Amino acid sequence: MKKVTINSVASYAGVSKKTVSRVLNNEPNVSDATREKVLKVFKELDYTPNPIARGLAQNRSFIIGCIYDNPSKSYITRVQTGALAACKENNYNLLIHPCDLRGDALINNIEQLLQSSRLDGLVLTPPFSDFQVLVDFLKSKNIPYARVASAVLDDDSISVRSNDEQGAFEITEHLIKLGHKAIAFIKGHPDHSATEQRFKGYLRALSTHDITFNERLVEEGNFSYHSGVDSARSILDSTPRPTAVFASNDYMAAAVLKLATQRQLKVPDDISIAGFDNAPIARHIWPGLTTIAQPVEEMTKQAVTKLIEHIGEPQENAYQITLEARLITRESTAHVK
Amino acid sequence: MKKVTINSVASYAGVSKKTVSRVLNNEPNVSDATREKVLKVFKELDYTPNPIARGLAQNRSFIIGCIYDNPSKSYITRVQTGALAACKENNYNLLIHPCDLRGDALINNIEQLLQSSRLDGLVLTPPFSDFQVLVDFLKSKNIPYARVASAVLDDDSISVRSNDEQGAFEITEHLIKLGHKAIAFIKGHPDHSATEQRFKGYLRALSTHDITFNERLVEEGNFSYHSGVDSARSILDSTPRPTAVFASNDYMAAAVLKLATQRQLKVPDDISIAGFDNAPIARHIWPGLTTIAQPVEEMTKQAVTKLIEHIGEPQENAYQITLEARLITRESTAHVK
DNA sequence: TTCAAGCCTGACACCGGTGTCATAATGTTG
DNA sequence: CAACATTATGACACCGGTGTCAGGCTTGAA
Repeated sequence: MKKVTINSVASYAGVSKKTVSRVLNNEPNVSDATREKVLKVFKELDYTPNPIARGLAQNRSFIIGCIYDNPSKSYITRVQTGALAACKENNYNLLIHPCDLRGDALINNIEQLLQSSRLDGLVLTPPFSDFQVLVDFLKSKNIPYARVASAVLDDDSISVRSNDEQGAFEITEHLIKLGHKAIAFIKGHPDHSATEQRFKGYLRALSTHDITFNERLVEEGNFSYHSGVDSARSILDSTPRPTAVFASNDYMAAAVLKLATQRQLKVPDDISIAGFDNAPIARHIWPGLTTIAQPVEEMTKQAVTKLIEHIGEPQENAYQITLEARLITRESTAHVK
Repeated sequence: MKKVTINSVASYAGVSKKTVSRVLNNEPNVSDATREKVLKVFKELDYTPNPIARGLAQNRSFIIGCIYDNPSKSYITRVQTGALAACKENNYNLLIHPCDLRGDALINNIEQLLQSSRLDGLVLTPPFSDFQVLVDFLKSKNIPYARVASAVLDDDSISVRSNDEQGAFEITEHLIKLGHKAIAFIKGHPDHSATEQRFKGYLRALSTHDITFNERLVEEGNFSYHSGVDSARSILDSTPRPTAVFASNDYMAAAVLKLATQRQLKVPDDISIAGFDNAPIARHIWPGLTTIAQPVEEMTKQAVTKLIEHIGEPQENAYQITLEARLITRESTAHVK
């Protein structure tokens, strides 16, 4: 079977390859008759344009890169799902590139990536979404990018987020309304902007309900399950023991739950536990975790869609949007005894 | 800053672009002096070849596609990690392409993917690894591919697996040695070859230890957490209740654990539970799951490495290898009371 | 000294598309 | 109907590399 190129189509249809190219790209200035004719030949010869050749001519690759450095595998999976959906709709492909936020090599690494693959754009996921050094680098190189779940919105780029602060406020308020006053808090990874946002929401809920903030109830975590274990130990050992724990993500909350159960504590009777993210684990364990569901897939999908749009024809205007997070109550939280 | 192309290098070094190309590809028949000179200019000008142009000339994309249709996100993540490692070492990129095993559109979908991206090769992960229709299609199209965790080895292609049958045998034997005789088994997804392999290992362990196989102890699952819940219900409801459950993967095992805990059963005192895969959840829950650890990353890495090697210079010989799986005992299994 | 064989090297076409520009055909206006 | 604007089309260079092949320059053996 002979390869079908634009040349075969052109000669078969009796037009020039440029005209074929015009039809291919829906350019104006092609007569209806010609267009029809060429389209028919497309079908007959079962022609598909070669994206590599196209890429060479236009200096584009039709590939979006997704870079991440995230301890949460399930978060990454959700990000990928959303990005893939957007790519699929636009005939783009997704290249995944995990890398290390720390280390001087980062910028070199990214530069290398860009050169070796000629990516058309980059999706930045946490913690890169708010990593200014990288953002500045991309700006200077004029590489289109979009940010997912970034904290700041005062920027001239594409950014889709959900309201972490508000979510944290709501879940803390939920605990307060159940009568809890001593609510421990486990922070996330300091490099992630969500960490601060969620903490802010926690603080706002406390102050809204006139509960004095107690610094000793706050633990430093880093979003990993492992860090949750350490924080949990410290919380469960303290006296008086808090009646509730709000961990900045579900993995750390799961760690608290595991340790509590190990110590024969009844959840939620002896202690209420709340998480954040609605990761799969939140419903895979018993009791299920009360948590905040974020539309991660949707955020990423919108970000990538806008990014591709922007690559096609650069927009002047920024696109900044915040999606809703929502409280999901499960069995891990109950009225204080 | 001007773009550095092969032409700039050539004129700067005072040689033809073909010679530059020779140096680039480590071709013979370049004098040492010339080679040195060109290499020096590479550094000076900070030149990196354009993979798209290269791809066009050689009809290659330097991209490997990874296709999957797998309910287990963590499995996919591990596959990706392994594939990425191999790609990185060989300056390839990884394109991820989830798709639906069922549905007539599959072959079309893959064909579309191949045409639209000119992938150099495909990694098939379960359940595609043993999906003969697809394999035949790739063969007929002469697309290089490698299979991960395929059950069959009597093939002339690249295939890296671990021994599911043996792993299942070992974990079942572990339960038997703890005194269990009534060991329920939850099967995986019928499309996955691992499902049959694990079942076989279970059967072999029973017969090795002279335990009569009881069909009523076998439940049909599909590797998803949800299916595990259904199977768990049926197992926990049966009388006499089995003293142990071996689920074909950790998600289903976690479901059994959740349901058992919900029903006030003590694990492992009242019932032992074993899983398979050593997914993160196995150590995130309490009690931790006894399970079989498979070197998923390593399998995929080897498969992709061989695949890329094969793309570079097609090998006559097949590459078929089986890696070791290993038993990990945690708290979810104990001696029968 | 002569000639064949082997090593370097570059000219040039080519991969399969797109951009630019010239030109022919058609339409519009006064 | 002349003069001009607009639409439709193709010739050709170009994107940045690689493959083919011919020719110059060394070697070494006859």
